[in-house]
Amino acid sequence: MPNSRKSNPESHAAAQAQLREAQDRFIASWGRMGSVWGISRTMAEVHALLYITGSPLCTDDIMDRLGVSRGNVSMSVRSLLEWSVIEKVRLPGDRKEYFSAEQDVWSMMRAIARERIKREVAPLLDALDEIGELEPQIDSKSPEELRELHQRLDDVRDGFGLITTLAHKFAGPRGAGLQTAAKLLAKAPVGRKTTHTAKKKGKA
Amino acid sequence: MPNSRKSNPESHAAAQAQLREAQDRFIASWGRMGSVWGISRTMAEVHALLYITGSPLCTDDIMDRLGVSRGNVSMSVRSLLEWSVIEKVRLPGDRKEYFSAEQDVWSMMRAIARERIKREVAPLLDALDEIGELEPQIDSKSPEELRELHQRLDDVRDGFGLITTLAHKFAGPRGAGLQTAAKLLAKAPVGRKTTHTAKKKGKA
DNA sequence: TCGTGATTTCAGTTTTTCGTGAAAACTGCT
DNA sequence: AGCAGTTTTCACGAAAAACTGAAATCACGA
Repeated sequence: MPNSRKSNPESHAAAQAQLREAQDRFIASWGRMGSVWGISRTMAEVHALLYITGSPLCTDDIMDRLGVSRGNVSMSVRSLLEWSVIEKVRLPGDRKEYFSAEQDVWSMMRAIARERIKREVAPLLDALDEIGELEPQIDSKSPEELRELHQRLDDVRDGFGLITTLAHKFAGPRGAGLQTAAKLLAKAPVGRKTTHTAKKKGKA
Repeated sequence: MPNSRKSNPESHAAAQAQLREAQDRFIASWGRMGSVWGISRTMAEVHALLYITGSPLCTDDIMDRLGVSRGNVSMSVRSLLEWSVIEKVRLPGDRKEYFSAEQDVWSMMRAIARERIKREVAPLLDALDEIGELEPQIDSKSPEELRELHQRLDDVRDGFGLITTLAHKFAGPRGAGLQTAAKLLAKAPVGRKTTHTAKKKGKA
C-alpha cells in the first residue's frame, strides 16, 4: 500500500497510532527512570505525559491516559508543582485546572538537579556539620583514631560541599548555567578518550 | 573533671565512646541517603562503616556492628564490589575475607557517579534511541504533531547525551577528572551569587 | 448565600522492596 | 577424599511505599 502523504483518512489514523505508541514508550521509559531516582513511577509518568504532549491537560485527561486514580494524580501534580517542572494553567471559561510542563529541556534539567541536590546532599551536609560539632576540640594530642575520623568526615564534607556550590552556581533557577557548563566542559582538554557506556543503536 | 591528655584510662574510654557516636551518626546519615538514591539502606551503611572505619572488616564484624543478617551483608558487599567502592582483602593466615573501602573521596565519588549514570541515564538513552527507530522517516510532510514529538524526544536525548559524555569524560575510572572539573568550574565566571541552600552550622 | 462541580485528603489496601535464617555450595587444609 | 569453617543462595516473612476510592473540602457562578 503506497502511502500518499497529505491527509487521507487512512494514513492519518496510522500516524495517530504511531504518535500514541511513541508517546507511551517515552512515558514508560521516563516512569521507569523515576523509580531509579526514588520518585514514584506515577509522578514521573505524569511529567512525561505533560512534557511529550506539550499541551495543557486536566486531571481527568491524565487519569484516563495513564489509568491511575484521581487521588494519585492530585498528589503527583502537587509534587511536580513543588519541583517547578510543571505549572498550573487556567483556561478562561473553564472551572477545571490544567497543567503544562516546562518545555525547555535545560531548564527542566536544572530544576531536577536543584531538587535532587536539595533532597540528597543538603541533608548529608547538615548531618556532617552536626557530627563535627559534637567534638569541638581536636588537637594534636587527640588520639590518632579521632583525628583520622575527623579527616575522613572533612573529606566527605569538602567533596559534597564543592559539588553543592557548583550545583547552585550552575543549576540555579535563572540563567543558562548548566548548559553553558556542559558545553564548556565537553570541549575542555581534561579527559582523553570519550568512550560510551551505553550500547549504541546496535540492535535490530 | 579536668581532662589530662595522653593516655589515662578514663579519657581513653570517653574518646572511644565519642568515636563510636560519631561513626554511628555518619553511618546513619549515609544510610539514610542511600534510600534517597534507590540503593538499600544496608548497602549504604556497610559502605559507610568500611569508609569511616578505615580498616578491613570481615562479615561478622559488619553483622555485629550493624546488627544485620549474614545474608544481607553478603549481598550488600557483593553490590559494593560491583560498584568498585570497596575491595576484598585477604589477610594471610586467616581464611576469612575482609573488605575495605576506597579511601579517596574523589575516586569514591567518581565511582558513584559512574554507576549512577550507568543505571539511570544509559537505559533512558537506549529507550530514546529505540523510540526514534520506530519512525524512520520524518519529513516536512509529516503531520505537525509528529514533528513536534520528534523534536522533544531529540531535545531530551541531546541533553542527557551531553551529560553522559561529560560524565564519562570526567568520572571515568582513571584520572582526577571530577576534582579538576569541579575546581575549574567553581571559579569559572558563569553564575553570579553563590547562595547556599543548606543552612550553615546555624543551630545550637 | 447556595449549588455544582472540581480538588484534596486520608484510611485502608495492594504492590514492591528489603531483610532473615537456614540449607546448600564452596574453599583450603590435612 | 573428608572435614571444618566460610560464603552464597533463596523461599519466606516483615516493612515500606505506592495507590485507590470515597468523603470532606474548596471555589466559582448564579
